[in-house]
Amino acid sequence: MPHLMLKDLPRYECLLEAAREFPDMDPSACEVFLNLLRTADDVFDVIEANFSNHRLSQGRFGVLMLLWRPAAKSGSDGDCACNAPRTPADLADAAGVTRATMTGLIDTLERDGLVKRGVDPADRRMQQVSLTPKGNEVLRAMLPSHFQIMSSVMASLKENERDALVKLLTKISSQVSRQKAETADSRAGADAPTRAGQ
Amino acid sequence: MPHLMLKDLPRYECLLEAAREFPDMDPSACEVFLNLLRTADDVFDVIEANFSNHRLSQGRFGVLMLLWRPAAKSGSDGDCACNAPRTPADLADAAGVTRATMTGLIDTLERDGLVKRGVDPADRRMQQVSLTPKGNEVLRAMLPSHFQIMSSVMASLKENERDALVKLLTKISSQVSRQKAETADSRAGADAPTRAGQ
DNA sequence: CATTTTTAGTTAGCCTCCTAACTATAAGCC
DNA sequence: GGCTTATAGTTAGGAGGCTAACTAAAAATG
Repeated sequence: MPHLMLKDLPRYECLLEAAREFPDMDPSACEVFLNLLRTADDVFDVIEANFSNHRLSQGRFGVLMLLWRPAAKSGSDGDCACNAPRTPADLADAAGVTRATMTGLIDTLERDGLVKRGVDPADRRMQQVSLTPKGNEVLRAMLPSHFQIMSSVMASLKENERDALVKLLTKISSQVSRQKAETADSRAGADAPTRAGQ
Repeated sequence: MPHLMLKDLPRYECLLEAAREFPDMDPSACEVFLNLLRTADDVFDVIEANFSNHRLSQGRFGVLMLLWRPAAKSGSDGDCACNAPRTPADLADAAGVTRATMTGLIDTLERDGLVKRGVDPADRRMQQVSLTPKGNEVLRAMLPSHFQIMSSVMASLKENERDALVKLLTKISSQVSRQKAETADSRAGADAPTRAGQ
């Protein structure tokens, strides 16, 4: 499940050596890349250990969170994204997985009694998924430690360091989106390529 | 396979609202956490798309890289970590997966002709895994684009930004290790707890 | 109103990860 | 030398990803 299947990162000299053989390789880019995946894996492991203590997983937790509304709440949060999705299709979309995957997740969550499926009287193709009291309980039991772990993992960064980190990460993510868009464009235009290259 | 099962990150106001309900929650820590996993997932997706183009996956690529030695090489690299592991156990250890998982990976790589198993005459329990010429070819064919993608993803960061990012990421990883060590310690001492709490 | 298209969800089959139980070989120890 | 223990690898079974093919219901279209 980790992103980086490598226990120890290669030392920088090793990257430099590889760069001699592959002129395209940029050692410092590679270093950032490896460190990014390594740190994300490290953090994820800690979080997942906590999930596991509560018989949850990343996917199961995600579904519960999407279904969860913080306490009984009047309409005062029309602004917040807490308007829980209800149908499997909505959940799959919000979670960024396929519907087939969501079917499987809901199956096991329902089997474990954390979630239930209901029918939509207006459209019989649809289902209304909702948290059971037990699901709510599990979430309330694990969230404090979840938050506590996030805090303590980030405890060594001061406020300005956190801001800087988020900015740098955002830069990378934007670059990735830009790149994806370009690739999609160039593929769309593959049948009628530009003549710029000539 | 992503670490963050959430298409869109919650807005900061939403985190603040959650913080009102959970006093343990630190909104800025949570924000960093979410951005870290999101960016790692973004970058990973791009890399994996390239793997997939070459009929590889993260795990398969990892094994090939561990078996790979850059070109014919005399003994001049005793320093570099390129002294390839050879047995399935070594590979599993270096990759950070279980031996059972490595068995499966080698199975499919062998089936596809990228890798071969050989016997160790000295110890008949052991196997010597090695790259086939085809495996070598696949690697050489995909590495240039792999490096090119890493470069272009990181292209928007200047050298000093890369340094800063690596430093911040390293801080987080160190904090995670420290925390893990503490947890392990406290668990080891669970039968003889300190009386400090009294 | 009947046919076609779209949409919601499930199923089947594959991959990669895991743990736990197993087989075969080697090593240690009376 | 003959037990016990340790080590290398595999197997079996589970989980959660995916795609592609399917069923059922609703909507669109003529």
